[in-house]
Amino acid sequence: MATISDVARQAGVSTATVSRALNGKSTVDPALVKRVRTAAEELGYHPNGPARNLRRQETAVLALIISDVENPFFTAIARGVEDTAQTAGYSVVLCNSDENPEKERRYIDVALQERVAGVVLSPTDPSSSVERLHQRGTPVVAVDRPLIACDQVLVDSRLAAREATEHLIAAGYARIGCVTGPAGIRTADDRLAGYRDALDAAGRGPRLERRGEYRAAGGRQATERLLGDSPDALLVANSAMTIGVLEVLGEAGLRPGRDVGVVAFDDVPWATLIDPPLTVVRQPAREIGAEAARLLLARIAEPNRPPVATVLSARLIERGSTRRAHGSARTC
Amino acid sequence: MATISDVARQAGVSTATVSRALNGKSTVDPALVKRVRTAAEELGYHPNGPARNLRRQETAVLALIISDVENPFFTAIARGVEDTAQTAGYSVVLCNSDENPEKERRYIDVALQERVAGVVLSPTDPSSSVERLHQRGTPVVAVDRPLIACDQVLVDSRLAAREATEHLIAAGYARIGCVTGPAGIRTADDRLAGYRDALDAAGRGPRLERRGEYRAAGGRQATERLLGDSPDALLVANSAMTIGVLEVLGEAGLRPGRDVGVVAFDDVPWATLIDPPLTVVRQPAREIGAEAARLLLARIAEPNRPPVATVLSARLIERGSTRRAHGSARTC
DNA sequence: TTGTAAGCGTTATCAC
DNA sequence: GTGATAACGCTTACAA
Repeated sequence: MATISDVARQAGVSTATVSRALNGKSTVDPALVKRVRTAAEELGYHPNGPARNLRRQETAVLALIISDVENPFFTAIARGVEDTAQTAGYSVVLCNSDENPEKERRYIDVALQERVAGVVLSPTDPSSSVERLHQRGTPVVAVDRPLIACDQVLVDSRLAAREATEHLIAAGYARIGCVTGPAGIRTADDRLAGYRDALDAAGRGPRLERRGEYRAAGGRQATERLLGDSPDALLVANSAMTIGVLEVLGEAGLRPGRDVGVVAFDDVPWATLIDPPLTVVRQPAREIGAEAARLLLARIAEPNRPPVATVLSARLIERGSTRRAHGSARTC
Repeated sequence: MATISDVARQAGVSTATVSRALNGKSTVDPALVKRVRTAAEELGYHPNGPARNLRRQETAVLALIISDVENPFFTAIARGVEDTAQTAGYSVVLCNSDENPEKERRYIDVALQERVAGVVLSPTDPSSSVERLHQRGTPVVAVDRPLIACDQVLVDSRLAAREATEHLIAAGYARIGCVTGPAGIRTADDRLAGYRDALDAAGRGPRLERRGEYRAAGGRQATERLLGDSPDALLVANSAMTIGVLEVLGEAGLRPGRDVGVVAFDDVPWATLIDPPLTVVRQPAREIGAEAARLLLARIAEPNRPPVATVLSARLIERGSTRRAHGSARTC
């Protein structure tokens, strides 16, 4: 594989000139630049990244460590990060921590070893393995969940959950349940808190709460256990869980909207395909990613700026699954 | 940031010994190993990846370049690749080419520059930018779509499409349409070919075919144009398209299964949530990824083995959307 | 078993 | 404006 010296020889110049020419440095004779360019082309020269990174002590690579690649919310964040990073000349590599602190740690170590320029992270827990990143001075920004002493991009989940619950109350539901994620995952706790906020503010009860994993199976189990309390509406904190929730409801012969109101976090593409269409809380996922990338690039440029926390807001999208009276138009 | 020399000094040994100790090399005095370990610990030492890679002329990183991170089929492949790579001590970084040859090229260049150990790729076109990888001798395996002179893991899409179409014929549908992806994307062409195979074998017609992008919008447009031909069943080649297809059907007051039979590629999590549940062709996505990783690791170990093509098969899962007579039980 | 030193391919500093 | 040359931090012959 061709090295810079091969190119230099072929072009009849020194390696220093090749380097300068290829990196568009200030002052190189245009004629030489051309010669170097064609030589590089002919030899199929690709600069050796590790060597360059070693010398420069920096990389144009960002790491994005997310907790679930199979969750559309996180892949949308990925798109946002990527688009913004791309235009600034950075590549982004995606790592899947799978909601597993051990895997998260592994990937943080990889990021550390490879000396990436920065890390975007959706931390599995708030005191996650980031100290190692801090210690080394690698810029980090947290998304979706808070992280001590970091730039962060969050969504006001608690408020959104409160509004969603208030919407259910206003729609006339009386026994509203909440299906949320594991204790300790901040979004799960916040959404539960928002649910309680709404109930308390309205002087309503009872509190019907169940937790489960942020997966379809978690939603299933939580709902099965919740059904004994005969809820007439459900707030579901995560779209993967929603799948399990709707399955259980269907199996029990309960129809969303008619028998049980349902509002779920995250606006999945299939929300309008089910009957009745699903009322959801839409989070600006792509924008979260874009903002995280912006913050990260800003911190790379200026490592000592004070940490900033951006809080975006979610929006309730009302559809048929929370219209109590009528159910679907298509039903007879 | 601590270097190997810092650790050496702290432990009172040479850098060579540190290197050997930390890499678990054959013969180092256990006492020294311990001293080195604690020294490294105290200093928060992380070996410098670029330096190591430069010296070793290799990396324990695999690149996975997929055409759409937001497509569950590809993220499932990613999981498969990751799981297998992980256990072999490799990290995998995910890159999103977004079905865009230009982005694909960029990421291949990044992979080349960073000297990754190997690449798993779902190529946007069969003569994609892989020559550069071949030229440099970087192992590549193609997934989902063929690539000249490479290891590959494919699914017999054509056969699967044929079987799906035969299923529609057997169910009594007479005007079967096919909604597929852009010409040139192999899976799109294969699935269309399989559809034709079935029609021809049964001496049936007419051929009702429309292409669109592998996205919801592509499915929408194709279906809108197809509706003029009054199909009574549809084979849809991609799950993202399926969303658009079902939306259009719904807007036109046509109900899957009752008015129009629908069978779609890829078993999405929400397939059983719609009414009636969606008949699908399930591809073994995770297994595709796992096999691709195995092939890649094998080739890294033995660069000159002859290329192998693994062809996995897909499975038709019959659900309500292709039961002509009754439609959904829940409908009156 | 351990240390010394060369070299991986770049880029940056310094002369020219 | 261009060319030597010294790092960057690590691994690995080769010596001891």
